Amino acid sequence: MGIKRIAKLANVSIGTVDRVLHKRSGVAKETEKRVLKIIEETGYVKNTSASRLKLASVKKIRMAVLIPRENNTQQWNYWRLPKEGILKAVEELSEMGVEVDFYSFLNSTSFAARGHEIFAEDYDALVTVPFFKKESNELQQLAKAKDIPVVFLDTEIALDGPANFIRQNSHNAGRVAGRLLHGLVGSEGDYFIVNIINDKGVHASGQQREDGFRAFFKSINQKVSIQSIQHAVDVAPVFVGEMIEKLKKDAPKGIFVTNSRAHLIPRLLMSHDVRNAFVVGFDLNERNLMCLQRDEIDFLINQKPDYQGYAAIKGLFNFLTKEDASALNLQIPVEIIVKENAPQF
Amino acid sequence: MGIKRIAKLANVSIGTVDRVLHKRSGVAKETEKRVLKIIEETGYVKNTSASRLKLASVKKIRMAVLIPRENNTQQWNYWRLPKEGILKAVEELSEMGVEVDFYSFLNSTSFAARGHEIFAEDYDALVTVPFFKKESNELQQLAKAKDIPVVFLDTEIALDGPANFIRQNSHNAGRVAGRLLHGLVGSEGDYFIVNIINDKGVHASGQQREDGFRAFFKSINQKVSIQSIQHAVDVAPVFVGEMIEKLKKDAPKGIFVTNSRAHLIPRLLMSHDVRNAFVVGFDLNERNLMCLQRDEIDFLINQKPDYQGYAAIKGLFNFLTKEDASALNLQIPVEIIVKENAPQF
DNA sequence: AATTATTCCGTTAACGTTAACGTTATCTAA
DNA sequence: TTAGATAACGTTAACGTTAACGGAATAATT
Repeated sequence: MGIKRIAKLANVSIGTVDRVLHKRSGVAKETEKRVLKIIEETGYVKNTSASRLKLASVKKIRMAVLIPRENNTQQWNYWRLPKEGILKAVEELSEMGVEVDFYSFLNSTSFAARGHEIFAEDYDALVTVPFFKKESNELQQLAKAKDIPVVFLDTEIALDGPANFIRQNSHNAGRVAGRLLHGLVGSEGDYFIVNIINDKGVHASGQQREDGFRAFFKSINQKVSIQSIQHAVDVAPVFVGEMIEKLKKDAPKGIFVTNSRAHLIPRLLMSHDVRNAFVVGFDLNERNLMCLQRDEIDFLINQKPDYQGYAAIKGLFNFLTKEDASALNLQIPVEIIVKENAPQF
Repeated sequence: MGIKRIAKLANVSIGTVDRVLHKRSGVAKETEKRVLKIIEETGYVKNTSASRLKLASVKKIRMAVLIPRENNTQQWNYWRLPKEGILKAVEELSEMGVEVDFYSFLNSTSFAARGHEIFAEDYDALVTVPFFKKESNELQQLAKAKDIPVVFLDTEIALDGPANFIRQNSHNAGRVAGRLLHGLVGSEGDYFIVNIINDKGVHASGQQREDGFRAFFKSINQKVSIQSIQHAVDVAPVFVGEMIEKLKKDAPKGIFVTNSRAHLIPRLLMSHDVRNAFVVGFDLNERNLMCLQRDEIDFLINQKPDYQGYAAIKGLFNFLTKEDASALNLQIPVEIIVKENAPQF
């Protein structure tokens, strides 16, 4: 038994124990000490199910989720994945009285606007994405002032103060990519980094992945040729100038695409009649997986976006109900996918 | 609201609804139909927390776990990992009144003996390992007769009837290993499969991993030289005869260790002054991870034994409380580990 | 001195589910 | 006919936690 046993041992009623546990007023200092001592000694832990059973109907836990709008123009919606993870977590926690509302943004302006709307309502927690540094810092400040926990997903970016992040270490992911490509290409080949620039907000992860990639080669003391290509989104990357020359050489080539569009590369390689090239990219979208099946992409790196969403909700729930903040900051492992361990769809 | 609303809509008391939900006697066929119809229409789902809140003190859920004894002689205990996962799940479910007892075995005889002891008690579920085909089949039969769900972890083996497995597909893991080694070695090298034979019970997974490895090279239409080495446990493997010759050749070499002892290989290679050899093995034990850090092992494949244990307990709980069997059969993904994404310890 | 606040604490009704226990009404056997 | 059996259903206390409510004792104010 829980609170009842504590009450008996402390010679008080369960009401008083409850007051102590919730730090509410109306308890004499002496009594509080006595109760706290017994709570300590017995190692009492609150039964969250019982607590939520009562509160599920009276005091719901409301969370807001602010993520980019799903664009229907493209067949692959990255942001549907964290959403699915979130919905799975909410389903599991629905009998505990947990609800979420989804908000979406298109740019930094609407991000800030939705953020303020969210804080106008009284949510208990917020899950979002640190796409825009300035606006994310503002949001974090607002949340801190209102004592509302925020979890930032997906994007690797440094904010001013302390904050909760559930995401992959992009630098590390880049190093893994370096390891994988180097294994295939060796020290005698040419390396290319294809960095597709996003118009809406800097995708800082791209730069970090590139840094990590280069750091890997430093770590093994290999001086290889690594060339970066910046390219605008929504246009297939092109190889220009001396790159074409290098691509036409016999030496093996390694191409590291720092975002989810590695699937654009194989066609390009074929049009330049490049063979002996290896490709590593990010994210398990259909096109990438197709290329993997056709041996046109060699490795994909997954950042488990669905799990990120799932973990954020679960972590926030544990924080709000058990003041256990241990799951609010997670490093998502760098998952390596090849044809043989790829999920079938 | 749940049962109460159903009762009101069906013009019966909550007691009757409860009887219908639990298929207990004492309900007229007419009434039962009416209640079932409303349950269907409203999409009622039972509040498991509330249910377990009541039952946690009256009707505990008791699970038995039967896994190999941890051998203290070796510094690395594989079986501690599923155990840790199990304990984590039990902690999460303790407020739901879930308890587990651990049993351990040394050989097929003690496996069968412990199994019978377990079925003499009245456990609600069993988690074990299908090490021994005959005895595992007997256990499964016993469980079926008593209507007690069993989950088999870890080992890839086929049982006679249908059964629940949470484990990695070893054949697939072998194919992944083939892909990884081939990427490093290429078609011009020699491949070796080191298969360490366990005295206590056939470790069927080893053979399947080997088959998968060979199947990979078939799938890419590459005829490469692959040589198998069988070796007894607790003795460092030795290379004999023509292998030594091949090892001394300049061609790159790929070594696939089908179990967790890949860490034995590097020393051996050094003693034969073999360079240009790549090693892939299984499991994240300290020695393997050390070799990974030293670039003596190139890839490790993880089968997440801790997660297997965790998932088994959670899956059984969901089956027993929500008759949701969806998590009793899981394919553990083939996790690829390199130096850069290895867990630090 | 009488009234009003304030402090401190106990009591209690819920939350949704379960199962034992009661209570009818109908039916069977003496 | 009546006692006893049975079928069908309602009532209720409990699980652990929460928070509103109320009450007694003391302190502060008129």
